[in-house]
Amino acid sequence: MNLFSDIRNLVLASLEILQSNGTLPKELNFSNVTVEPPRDASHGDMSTNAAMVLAKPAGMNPRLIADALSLLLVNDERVISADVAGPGFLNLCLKQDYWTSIIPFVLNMGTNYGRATIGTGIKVNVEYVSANPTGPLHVGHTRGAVFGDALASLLDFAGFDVTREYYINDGGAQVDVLARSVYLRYLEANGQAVEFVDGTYPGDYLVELGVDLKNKYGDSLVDKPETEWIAELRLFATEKMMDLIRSDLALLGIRMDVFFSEKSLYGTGLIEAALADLDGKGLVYQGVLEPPKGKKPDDWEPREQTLFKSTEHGDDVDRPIAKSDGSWTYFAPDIAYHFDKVQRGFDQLIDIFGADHGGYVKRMKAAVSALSNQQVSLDIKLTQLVKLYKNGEPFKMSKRAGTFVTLRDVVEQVGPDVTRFVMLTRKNDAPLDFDFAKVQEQSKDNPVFYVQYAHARISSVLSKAKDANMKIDVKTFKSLKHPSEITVIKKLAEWPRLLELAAKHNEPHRVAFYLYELAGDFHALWNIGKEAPETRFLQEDNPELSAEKLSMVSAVQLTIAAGLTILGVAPIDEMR
RNA sequence: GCACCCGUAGCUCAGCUGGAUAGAGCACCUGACUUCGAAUCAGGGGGUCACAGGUUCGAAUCCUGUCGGGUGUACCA
Repeated sequence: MNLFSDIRNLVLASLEILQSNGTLPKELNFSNVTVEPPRDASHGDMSTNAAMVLAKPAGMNPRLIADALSLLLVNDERVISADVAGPGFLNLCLKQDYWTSIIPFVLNMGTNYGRATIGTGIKVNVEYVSANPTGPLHVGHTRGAVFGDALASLLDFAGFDVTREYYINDGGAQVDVLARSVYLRYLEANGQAVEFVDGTYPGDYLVELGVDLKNKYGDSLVDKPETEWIAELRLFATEKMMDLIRSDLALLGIRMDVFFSEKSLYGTGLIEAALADLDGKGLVYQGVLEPPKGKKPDDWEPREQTLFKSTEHGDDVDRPIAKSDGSWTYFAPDIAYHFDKVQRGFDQLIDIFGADHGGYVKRMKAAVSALSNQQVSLDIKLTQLVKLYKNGEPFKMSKRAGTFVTLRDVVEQVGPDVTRFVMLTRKNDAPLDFDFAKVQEQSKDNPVFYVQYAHARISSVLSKAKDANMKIDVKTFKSLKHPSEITVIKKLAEWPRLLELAAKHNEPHRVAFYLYELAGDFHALWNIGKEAPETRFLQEDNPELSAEKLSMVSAVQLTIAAGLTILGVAPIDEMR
């Protein structure tokens, strides 16, 4: 139940009547007609731009259209008035009963209030994290993980058929480096002194892998050449690292549906098949790229290689898919991977990248566009950097200084709920400040707390009501008239509309901001009770009145819970 | 050089497929607890939406250019 789309339907039906009686011409596109909450409450309950967007195509004065529309709308039982304002806005005033009808609906739907159908029948794949399997997740991955997961939940709530997916980069040179690093730890476990050179990973997290290997092989691998152990250690180490990453993700409550291995694309013909598809479309050729303008790399030299004509699908330059020695670039398996997603029948693909990978957006979009004959859309969301602060001081991360902050560090310090909510209080493409002190503060500066507190306060009221044997489930409302009550109810009614917009734009942060606003409206209403005792939720000598108010706050609580669940944050009943 | 992201109040940021007088929090000032949790609320001051053009009934929002900041820039993943 979406009050705004209901009224929009009423507007559209009225417009059709105006067409059939000749007031408006037959051929009109109504898709731009909106019904939205007005910025200023004094403008009424809802406003529509119908007259203005139709004025030009209909060749009519917007006020004439608005007047005619107004006459029809006021006939509807939900509408009190429809006044033309400004350049042609139609401001609607709606009956009190209509607004309050949302309350029993919410109580009936519970935390499913707001579920939408805009995604029904649409298969969407959300790929996120996809960190190299060479170590634990760090704080940078955390934002992508939280964002991707919340987006997936948001789309699920909007009715999409969602698959959460992680692409394991286990096919490249960095996995060899990992294997060598583990070998060094193995030597160490056998009592040798080792040095981490050539970019090998010195992190402690590999120590136990070295011990495991010693337990398994004793010292039998110590003097063996690399060729004898590298393949096995690669496999062993990446599996261990993926276990580590899975457990890191679990700390945030994240579970992937699919882990897709890059390695599985090699030697199986999948890369060749994807490239054959592009080749069949005339998009693969042998060529030499121009040197980049501006500062030229010192070692630049013209090389002939296999190129993908990505410029035909919106890229700036064509991109290499094979190196000059004939081996694949990283881009080739990426193409194959996305080809696989297309073949699995997804209608929409979404990739979450760190902002430092922004340079790959166009080529990936070009590849998907080409591979799917422009049938499958690829939206790439970039998550910006997280700047860490401790007590207001910027906190510099350094692997060498040992001040490298992992996902586990963050979650163990502040908890999964705080981590998730804070990461979602910014648009994904805006940098985020994360202050360890501030995010744990219990005040309204901290949106996590503020929203949780509203939920907890309602739990407190409801348990008091239960002690007093108050009923909370009613269908009709007579007492909810105070402006602060109306504000809360209207905010509740906006939830389904907001959810659809957030899903349409792939922007889960809108849910976080909405919850903050809803919590704020609720806190305001709570405090009004001091000046206006008739708005207090528990009216001890008036059970009927109490039931109406308790129904309202219960609906608020359910809506907050629904929103928090999408964000992956647990609603709590008591602050500690 | 080129591409992408960003530029909104002193600070941190929202701003709906283009809508009416641009919002919130922090900070600053003034008020509200014999209470269903004051961990909260009410009120006040504070903005040339970086700048200049354009599109139109209407632009913070779309287009072009300029300035400023971030990121990425050939066979690395």
